[in-house]
Amino acid sequence: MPRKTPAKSSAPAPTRRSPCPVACGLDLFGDKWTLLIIRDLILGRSRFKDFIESPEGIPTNILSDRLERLRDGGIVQQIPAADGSRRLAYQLTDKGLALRPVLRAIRDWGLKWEPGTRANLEG
Amino acid sequence: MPRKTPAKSSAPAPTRRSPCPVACGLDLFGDKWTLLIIRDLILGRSRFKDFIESPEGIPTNILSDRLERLRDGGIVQQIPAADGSRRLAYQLTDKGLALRPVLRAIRDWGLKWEPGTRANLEG
DNA sequence: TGTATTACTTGTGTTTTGCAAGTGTTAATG
DNA sequence: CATTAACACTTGCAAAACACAAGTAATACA
Repeated sequence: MPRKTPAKSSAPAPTRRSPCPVACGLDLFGDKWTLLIIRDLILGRSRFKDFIESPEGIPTNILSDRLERLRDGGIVQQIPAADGSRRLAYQLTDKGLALRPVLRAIRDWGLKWEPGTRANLEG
Repeated sequence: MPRKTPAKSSAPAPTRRSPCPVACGLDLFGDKWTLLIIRDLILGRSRFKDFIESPEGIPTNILSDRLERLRDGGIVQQIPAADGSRRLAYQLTDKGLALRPVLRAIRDWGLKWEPGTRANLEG
């Protein structure tokens, strides 16, 4: 059942570790998977299946959990799919799109310092 | 006992999830704590105690583990302390210093999108 | 020499993860 | 319109990672 998107009325910062913007960001996307989902969204992927098919092989329960957290954090939203279908699609909000420089910085670092990596992310 | 720094002869990329530079970076620093240690190093902190005293309160065993992983990953190295003492200090390598743009991007994002955060990181 | 500090390690219980399997819902096909 | 396939999840369970407290060994200082 596709969740009804209850939008979690208001649970802003239950336990923020510190007022540091870095710590605060990591509370939202500081793990092995979340930024890969955001990478995929930036690359134009938008559906559950798309994220599953990425080469890193995220488990479905982790993906569900992360999408929920990203939705609660205001980084993604669900919208009607681009094609005529009635299914929903995930999309970055402005807050999520603003993470592009973060992804770009990580990508550039990886390309320079981790031999054997190659980018799919443009720009 | 301060570890002898065995330097782990050669364990380059045991299990890389994909050739994506982002995924590869996250294998090294994709968690709640690692980038905070790097933040502290950029801020000029260099000793075990310094990291412990950061407001987020990293547990000591996690700190030990992360420092070891960062050393194995070539992001930090141990050098004689600046003061006369015989104790060691942690320092970023060139590879570690190259993560500055990543930290800067996360900081800027947090400052803009997470209300109530304030930066210690300059530049 | 004694005490405090530093830099850890170890132990224990809790939480998170990874994997497989199952479930309801929508889309495609005959 | 009935079946089937694909999709978007949820559930269960073992294994790993985490958080917290306590303990230990080596400096540093008095």
